[in-house]
Amino acid sequence: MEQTQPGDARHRRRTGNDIKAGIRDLRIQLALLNHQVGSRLALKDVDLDCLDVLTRSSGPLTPSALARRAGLHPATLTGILDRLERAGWIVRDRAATDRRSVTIRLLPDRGVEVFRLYQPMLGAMDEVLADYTEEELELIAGFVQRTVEAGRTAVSSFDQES
Amino acid sequence: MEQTQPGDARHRRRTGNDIKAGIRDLRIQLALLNHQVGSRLALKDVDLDCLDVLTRSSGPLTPSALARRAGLHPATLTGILDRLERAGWIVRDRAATDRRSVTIRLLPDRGVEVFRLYQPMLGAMDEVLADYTEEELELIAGFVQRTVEAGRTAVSSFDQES
DNA sequence: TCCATAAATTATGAGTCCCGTACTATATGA
DNA sequence: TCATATAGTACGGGACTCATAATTTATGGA
Repeated sequence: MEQTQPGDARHRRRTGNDIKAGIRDLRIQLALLNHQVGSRLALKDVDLDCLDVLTRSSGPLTPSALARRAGLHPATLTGILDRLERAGWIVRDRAATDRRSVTIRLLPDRGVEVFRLYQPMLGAMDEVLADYTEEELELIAGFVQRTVEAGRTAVSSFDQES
Repeated sequence: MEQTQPGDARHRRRTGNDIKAGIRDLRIQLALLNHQVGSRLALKDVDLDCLDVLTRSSGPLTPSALARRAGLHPATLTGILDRLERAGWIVRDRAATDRRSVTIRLLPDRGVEVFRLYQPMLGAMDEVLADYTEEELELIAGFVQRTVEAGRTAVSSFDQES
């Protein structure tokens, strides 16, 4: 790695590039981690992705909404939901108002199982976080949140273009 | 969101949870982004993953090493490498010393094309990063790096267990 | 009310992909 | 030299994703 000094504009740019490269590495590691967790649960990567989107989303979702948020074809979700329903991860509720519509409901039973598998990562993260002050944690939280937003707008720039 | 005050231990824990949740969201957004970029390049998600691992890794890799780093079966990589080679992303070099071994070499030609597709994300990130001081950037870079390491150890804890 | 149109989801079929196994070629060590 | 181990790949089975079409239900106008 080339030498740069603090206060130099190049040093600033280099640090920014380190952050970007780190985020790429992070994505790869998280994908690997999910792959491992998924294989213990007999879940495909996409299946776990869908579960992740479901848990991270505020309200319940319909298949179409989930397909959009997971970047999948609506018809593909039928197969995924079939698998997840058969394995007891979700149920499909027919909406009372619009009986064409289906809302996907997460079953809570398996939550502990998943949590246990993610524990090595969560524990390691707790150790990392313990080394920062509360102000520093808030700085990091803000950065992560804004990076997520950056990703969201970057993705939506693709959506509207096509 | 529940109210907590700075200085409270609960507030600290809450901020930590925000960070973890944010990282989950970030992974999802980056997966979506890669999916979009990949579809413009006629690349499967796994294919782009492999290219990503290849560019992010320091030296050239063999198929077995890449399979391990990407969480795939060695035989699966044969098909992936066939596709990537046919489309002009990589070439397979026979090693002179051990003629069983193959090293994968990235062809540089397509780099610009990829960079252009990631530009919306990279540009948005530059805007985010511009709002931080150099010290703050280094703090963030350190956090990202340590989180990557946390992920790496979490993944390897699975590897040795089986 | 009745009908045409739209919307949400799913059935179907075609094409592709991933993985386990077995095979070839090469290297290593006794 | 020969047995064993290793790296990569061919092959076949099973599963998956996607595009299209079908089904069911909602909606709005005549």
